[in-house]
Amino acid sequence: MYVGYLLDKESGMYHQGPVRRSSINLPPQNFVSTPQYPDFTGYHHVPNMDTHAQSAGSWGPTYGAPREDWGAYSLGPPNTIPTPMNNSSPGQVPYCSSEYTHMHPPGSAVLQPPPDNVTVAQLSPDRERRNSYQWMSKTAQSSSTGKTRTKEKYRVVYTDHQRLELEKEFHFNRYITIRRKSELAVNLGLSERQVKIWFQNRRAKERKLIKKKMGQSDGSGGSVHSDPGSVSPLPVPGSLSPSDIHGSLYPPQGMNTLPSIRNIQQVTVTQ
DNA sequence: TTGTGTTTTACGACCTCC
DNA sequence: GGAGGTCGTAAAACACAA
Repeated sequence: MYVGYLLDKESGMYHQGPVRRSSINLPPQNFVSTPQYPDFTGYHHVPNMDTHAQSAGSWGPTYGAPREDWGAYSLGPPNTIPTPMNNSSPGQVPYCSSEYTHMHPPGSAVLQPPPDNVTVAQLSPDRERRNSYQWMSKTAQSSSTGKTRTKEKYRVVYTDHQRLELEKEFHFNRYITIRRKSELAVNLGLSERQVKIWFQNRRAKERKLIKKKMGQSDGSGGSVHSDPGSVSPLPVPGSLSPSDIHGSLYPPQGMNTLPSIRNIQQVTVTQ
């Protein structure tokens, strides 16, 4: 899956360095373990979380294999945190970038957390990845304290749990709805502004990655579009079918398409 | 230990749309 | 005018080689 891809590819991102905080050690405001999204009518939680998406068929092949150390990020049962991945509300548009298919060949696996009794080391013995459990024993430091550039501290470091949940949401929807933003903010102990900015930064990051990838593919002479595993950075205006637009979730024609996204959000909210 | 490069938050400028 | 988009950038946090 994509989160897994991130956790893997961008190992640094989730390397559990000295200051990485475990959600287990989260300050109370950072983690809400109570039933989440109780009023999120568009979201029907499926027990096996992150089958993400109505079916493993759309999730697994699209996003590839699950992260082998997925369990390291779970809070006990891997499905404690419902996500909107299986949200099928009309306003929720699944992200179907093929980039991640490329990263994880289709059919490689269905998203499932590893068995609880399997350690990270066992699952990924060949990686230099640090023991994902080490950071769990670290004393939690205050994060998400709301410090901003204009305040005492320039920025905070989000907890792994926060980032994981955000990544999962991004994985499913690259443009978060107003409602989901609000819910995530509450559930993760972040402000809606933080969630919004996180998504903005995350999209920027992805564009950067895609751009980088395209730059690399240029040298090989291969077209990005010819590679089923790669993603088109920006669809050609007018060449998109509605399904293309919904599938890619890119604002196809620059900001001119934002209204449609907003409309989608409004539809979702008002339902 | 330190220098350096990368990644992650956060913001401002500017844009479009309602 | 407000909300949210991209783009560019600052600076903290982090990884890693020397």
